[in-house]
Amino acid sequence: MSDNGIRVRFAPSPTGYLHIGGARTALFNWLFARRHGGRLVLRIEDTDRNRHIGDSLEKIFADLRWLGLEWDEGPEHGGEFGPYAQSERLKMYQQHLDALLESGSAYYALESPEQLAAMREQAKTEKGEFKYQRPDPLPTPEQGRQAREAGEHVTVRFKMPDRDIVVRDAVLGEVCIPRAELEDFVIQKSDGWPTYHFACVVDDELMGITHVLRGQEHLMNTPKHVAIQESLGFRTPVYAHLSIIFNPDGSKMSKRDKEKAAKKGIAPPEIDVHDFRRNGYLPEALSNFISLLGWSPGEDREQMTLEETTALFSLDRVNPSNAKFDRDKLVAFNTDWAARLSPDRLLAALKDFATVANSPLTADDDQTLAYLLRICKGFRTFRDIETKTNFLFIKDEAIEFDPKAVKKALAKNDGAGFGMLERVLGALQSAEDWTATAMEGLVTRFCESEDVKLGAIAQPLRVAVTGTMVSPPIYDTLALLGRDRTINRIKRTLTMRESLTTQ
RNA sequence: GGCCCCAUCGUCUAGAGGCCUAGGACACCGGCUUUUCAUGCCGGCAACGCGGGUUCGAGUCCCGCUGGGGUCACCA
Repeated sequence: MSDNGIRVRFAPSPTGYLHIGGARTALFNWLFARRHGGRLVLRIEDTDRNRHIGDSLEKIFADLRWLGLEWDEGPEHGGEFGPYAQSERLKMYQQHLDALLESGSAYYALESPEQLAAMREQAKTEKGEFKYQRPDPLPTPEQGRQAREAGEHVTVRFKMPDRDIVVRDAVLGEVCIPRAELEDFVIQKSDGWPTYHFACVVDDELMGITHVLRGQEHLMNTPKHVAIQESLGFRTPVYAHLSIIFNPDGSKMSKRDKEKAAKKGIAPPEIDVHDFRRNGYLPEALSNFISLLGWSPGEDREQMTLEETTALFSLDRVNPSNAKFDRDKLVAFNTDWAARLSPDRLLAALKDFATVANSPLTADDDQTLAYLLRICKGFRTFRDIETKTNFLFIKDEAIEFDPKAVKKALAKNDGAGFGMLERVLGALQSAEDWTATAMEGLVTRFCESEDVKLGAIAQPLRVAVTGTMVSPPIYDTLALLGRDRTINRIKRTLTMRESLTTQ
């Protein structure tokens, strides 16, 4: 794989965490670059200072890396096409803007935001559609500069050529946008900063970007970009507009869903990559899953490492229709990955989870974590492990009993379960060893002497020490808890028999 | 609403005119395994939106309709 001149970019705005849709775009760019021996540039689109959120960049970088998507050029990597934040490239934009102004391809526009809003409002009440009409005569450059000096709202608009624009797209084919739909748009805001359209086009050219893979929501921006490229004499990169990812109900996966859920007091849906990370998903599973949204290698292949995906990736297998994000399927992927990954890799991932999720699981206790991983085999996400082993991290007195569990395992049949506990207590107190193996021996012997099945004692024990019917295998559960806490909890359960039975 | 994009099981998709009585995966349903939960294993249900063409032959090509989506900012 040699450098063949292919250059792609991922260009996030520092407005918060990395959105799952953005991650898919980043992934496709990364895959494309890797597949063809090209380079992935990370560029920061920060031309809107109002929307800038403090530590977004650190978060975005971290989550990209968590997914395994390292970039070749950009922040923290450097490169010969920098700087890689648009806020540091103002001079370059100005230079090209001047060229446009000079050649007459752009002009100063004097309408204030209020005036424009009023015009739109009026258009709405009348015919409907508002299209910016090029002033005639055009304000002269001199007028523009003077008005700007006087502190008025002055923008620079690009003169849209008087013809239809054809966009050639690698996944959509040729898309023709009629002239009537196009208008002279702002390329420089009144604060002197470039708009997205202008900065993006200048940067793509200056950074040698050959292929632009981005969301389909950008499709209607593309004629603008193509027009600027033509009038500046830039090459037009190959565009590939990716389909959009929705919630299963067809709504957008927006950060607002999280706020809404929070208000309702229900679990917030995962929207940002960080949400998935914090909820115990593996990056291997997430990247695998989103790679299959809008792309497929064919031949019924699904479970793939990033390396395997890279080898198979191609733009002509990218599929133009929108996709819905099915969390159930993601969970299934995660389950499979969890079962396949090496213990070492799993341990590292679990530690990341423990840290990021603020979990009771102690991120620095490798030995315990590795043990938990072993006894929780079959888990779907790390959250499952957390839930299942939560009994370990709370005080004996804090154990809360699930009424259903109590009824089923303890109270049923005149408190048969309580009886079991009373009888097994002595054996436990006098146990010589307190390992899982020892527990197994002890419980097996107890079953034989009582002539009961394992479940008859395992379930009461489980409920007594965890309060629930869900825990790791009972021997490991007891071993992990230790003698004192186990006995303590059984005694406490026995003491509470009355209140538990009547509740 | 104008313009643009899209259209195979509930969902993600395979299918590039005959290999399709449409395949896989998830979900769902049923069964088995199991000390709980989960995992695992086996089986089942389930789709070419509609109407016209083209063709000996259409899920595959064309047109229309319908439906879904995107976009119409001094946001990106």
